[in-house]
Amino acid sequence: MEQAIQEILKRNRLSVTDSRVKILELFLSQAGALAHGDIEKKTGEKFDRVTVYRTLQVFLGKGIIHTIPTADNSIRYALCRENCAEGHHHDNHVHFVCSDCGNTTCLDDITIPQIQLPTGYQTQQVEMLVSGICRECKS
Amino acid sequence: MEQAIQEILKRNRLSVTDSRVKILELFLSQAGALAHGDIEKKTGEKFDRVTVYRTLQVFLGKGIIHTIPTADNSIRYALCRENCAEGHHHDNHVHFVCSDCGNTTCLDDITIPQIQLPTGYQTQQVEMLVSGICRECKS
DNA sequence: AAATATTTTGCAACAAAGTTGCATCTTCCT
DNA sequence: AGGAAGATGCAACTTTGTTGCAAAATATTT
Ligand SMILES: [Mn+2]
Ligand SMILES: [Mn+2]
Ligand SMILES: [Zn+2]
Ligand SMILES: [Zn+2]
Repeated sequence: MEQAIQEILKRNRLSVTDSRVKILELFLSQAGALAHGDIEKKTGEKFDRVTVYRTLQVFLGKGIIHTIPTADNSIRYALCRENCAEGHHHDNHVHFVCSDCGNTTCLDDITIPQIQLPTGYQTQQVEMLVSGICRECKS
Repeated sequence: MEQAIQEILKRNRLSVTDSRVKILELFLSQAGALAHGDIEKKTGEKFDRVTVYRTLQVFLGKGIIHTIPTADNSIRYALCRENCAEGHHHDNHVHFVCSDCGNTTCLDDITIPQIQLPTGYQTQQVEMLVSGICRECKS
């Protein structure tokens, strides 16, 4: 993993710092999306809150992570797949929020269906957000 | 309009107060969705911030308004159509956010298409959020 | 129409979330 | 190793959201 992390940072011409490595580690070591708060908790007292904010901003800008809209005022972030870059995202997949465990996951294989908007509207991006019970919680 | 407002409040067994009337007025007098902040601005210094929060909570609970998820940490609210009630929402329409004027609109006529989730996932609700250029801004 | 019961409001105090400037420390390059 | 560029932590601040409680407004009863 250390390997992969270095690669991501290098590819994006970002210097390799403790916080960046640690935060990427978090994203890589689990499937789901993370909110700012999650990261703060999981890194313990290791980094300043401000550093986490700035790190996420940088990752966002570089297209290393993408945001997931929510209805509870808490943006979540998830890793982009290989082929996302600075301005060009390719994250047109569905996002799932489990109302039991609270986890948010990228359903990378489920493509968002095309829709027909009223005339005059020009589409830039489409997000699809499904809430329900995830596989793990469905006992 | 005053008429309609009274009707909405009565139907939901809510007492008719200045703030509720004023906030409903805001929603009824324009098409788009409103964030908490918008309402605070548009009502001027008329009501306490806390009252706006509580009013929105009450309207949400009664099914008078619904939330629209966003990727910028600012929930937006829009009026439900006639047939929404306390527990039963029927707001399965697409939401559009204009990246020029910033307005968010309910595309009431565009129904969210069905999708096939991986096995084990159980769907409760689906949201679809389109960003782009709205009719008015498309010069 | 008053009196009373019920709700709603505003205030104050607080907690949580996010932003900015700047000095110091790290990383990277030569 | 030395120096430039960049990242971090701290402090101070703003903005956003929450809670308890007394006062005010609304609804209900007499
Ligand atoms: Mn995703
Ligand atoms: Mn809507
Ligand atoms: Zn779950
Ligand atoms: Zn527009």
